[in-house]
Amino acid sequence: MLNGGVEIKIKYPDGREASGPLPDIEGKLKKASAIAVRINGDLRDLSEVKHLGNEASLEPVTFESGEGREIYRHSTSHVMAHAVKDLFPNVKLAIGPSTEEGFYYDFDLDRPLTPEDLERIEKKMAEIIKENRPFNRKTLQRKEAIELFRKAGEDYKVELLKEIADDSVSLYEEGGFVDLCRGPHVPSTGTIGAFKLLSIAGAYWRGDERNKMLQRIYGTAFDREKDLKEYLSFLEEVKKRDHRRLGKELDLFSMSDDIGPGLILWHPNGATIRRAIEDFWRDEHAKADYKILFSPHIAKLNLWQKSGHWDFYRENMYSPMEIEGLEYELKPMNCPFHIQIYKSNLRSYRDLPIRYAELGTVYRYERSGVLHGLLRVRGFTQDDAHIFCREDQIEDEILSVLDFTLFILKTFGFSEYDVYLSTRPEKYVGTLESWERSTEALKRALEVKGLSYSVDPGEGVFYGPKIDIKVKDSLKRAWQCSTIQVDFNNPERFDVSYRGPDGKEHRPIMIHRALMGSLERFFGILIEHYAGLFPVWLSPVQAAILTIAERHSEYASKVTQMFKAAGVRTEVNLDNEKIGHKIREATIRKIPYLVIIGDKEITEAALSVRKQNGENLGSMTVEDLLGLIKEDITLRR
RNA sequence: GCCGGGGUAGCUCAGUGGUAGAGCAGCUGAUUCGUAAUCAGCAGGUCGAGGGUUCGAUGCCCUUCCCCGGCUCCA
Repeated sequence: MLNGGVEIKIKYPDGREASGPLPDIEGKLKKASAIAVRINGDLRDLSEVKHLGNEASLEPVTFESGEGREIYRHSTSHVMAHAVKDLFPNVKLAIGPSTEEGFYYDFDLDRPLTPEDLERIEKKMAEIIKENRPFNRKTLQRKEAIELFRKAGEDYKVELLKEIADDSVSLYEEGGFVDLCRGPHVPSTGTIGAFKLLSIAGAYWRGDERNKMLQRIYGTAFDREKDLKEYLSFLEEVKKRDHRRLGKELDLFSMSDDIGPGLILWHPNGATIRRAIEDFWRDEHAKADYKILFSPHIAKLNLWQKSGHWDFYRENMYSPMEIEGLEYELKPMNCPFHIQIYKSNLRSYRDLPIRYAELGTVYRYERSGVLHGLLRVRGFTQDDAHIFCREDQIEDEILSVLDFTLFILKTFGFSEYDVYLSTRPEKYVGTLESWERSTEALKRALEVKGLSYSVDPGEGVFYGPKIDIKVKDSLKRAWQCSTIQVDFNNPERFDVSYRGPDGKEHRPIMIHRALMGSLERFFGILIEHYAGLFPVWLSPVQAAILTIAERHSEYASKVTQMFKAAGVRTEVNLDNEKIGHKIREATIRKIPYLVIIGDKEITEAALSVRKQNGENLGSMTVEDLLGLIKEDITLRR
């Protein structure tokens, strides 16, 4: 068939359209810097356009689009595998997909990779890219493919092929390197502009810990050097904000080998911030009609058997301890305690909803390899609450919890979220019907609030479905904090009831919720979110008073006392040091307000004020500055 | 838990089969100074812990604890 006569329509991402014969269209695709193309809606290699025999509509796919980036990076992972295969002929290839930020490829190698290997691989990749070999697609029978890879000793590919349902499969070849792949790919290796290999890590074949541990190389690729540089400096920024590093620098918290992994020591600075958060939390909960509780850290094993934790949550619980012949457990959750408090009295339908809240410290066993600073620990304090309500109150309660959550999060500068609805997991308690009902209740509430969400199938807790809210921090990274869980099961297990208007006993519903999640994790997130530069209301030290010379000490001490009396967390630096030194020190400690006192201030009965960021507020009175700081505190900024 | 890397002064890090060094911080003294580091001196380490090899180990080997990057799992 003569391609020249076929009319082809092209549609640009911005909505513009054009049409024409094939050669024209190929030119247009090139001009649009397409790396692949959608033909009648399907993602294809650019080279497929040549073979179009019929009318078709095309859409250029560029690096700018999500799928374009995926193709681009996936192709880069092929080039990396090619390079590794060249350098390590004995390598067995596993899989090499693109990820949100880049790509990886898993290899089975007979020796561990080193950072020097990464450099060699990068060099090799650069050569392959320079050669600009075309990516060629081949299809063949699955059986043939299995034979081909078997001969090549590519056991992992054979395993993958055996599980593919289709009879025919596609392979991609570039510069003699062949890989099983669905495609599409960029037209040729030379398309790849800027790439970088980032790290080496272990990864189980198919993510299953019973399988062999492979070596994974992570990398990323961009079509412009500038964007790669930008991404790398983003990684630098992430490193700078690392809460473990800032935690040490700002003396916020630590962990001790002598105490044990995953157990946090809150230093005075960290504890001050925590207290500010807790005070805020308590005040707001009181306003929102929550009753605040305290409960013990251990309880009889029996309780946990009754609650189902022992059956469904044991792998996260510590071994029981024996006390006078009875076994006790460190608590992994607070709910059974709150239930006991509810049950300590007869409840009427008029009492509901009853909202119990507790900053409850729980202990969960986490495998040693997963611990991570404050973000993953073994002992942590949840900002937990349990709402006991009638079934007809569920939706309203969930709605008000959602509002409350968003309000709390917003106070910390989180205003973007990803919302997930997690449904019934494999291990669960309760009836299918109650799962159905509670899932529906959560869904309805999300819809009423107009929050867009995605469903996380099977990710619910064993006793009920949940809504999880992930906040986006100032670097747009998503962190799991809030969780709202409906529970029809625990009230059943503990025979929780209330007296209805009919004089009979009814079963309330429980809603478990945590807004910040855990104080430890939330604190870790906040440190990174603020890059250690806490807003004034949270800052461990809100004002530093710095003197020019020793003769200013007396006045400075007096001012300090006034600040402290006004409730401002203040430190005074009377050291025999130059003012530049004191400013530098206070700035590094990220103290928001720096107050300078010298001869001039004393004669004028004033203060010179400088902010952490170097901004000079000039001269003002003690009252003026206290006013400013107190306004920051009240407005939580 | 698994794979890989690592643990040296309070912190950041250098170093070697012959029992350790820098910068910052600390202390002392001099200096009394105006918006991100004044100068000098001093002190500071069972080189993560235990065992082994060796005439001799911080270094080599084994075990163990902890940390880091991931996998898996999760607040």
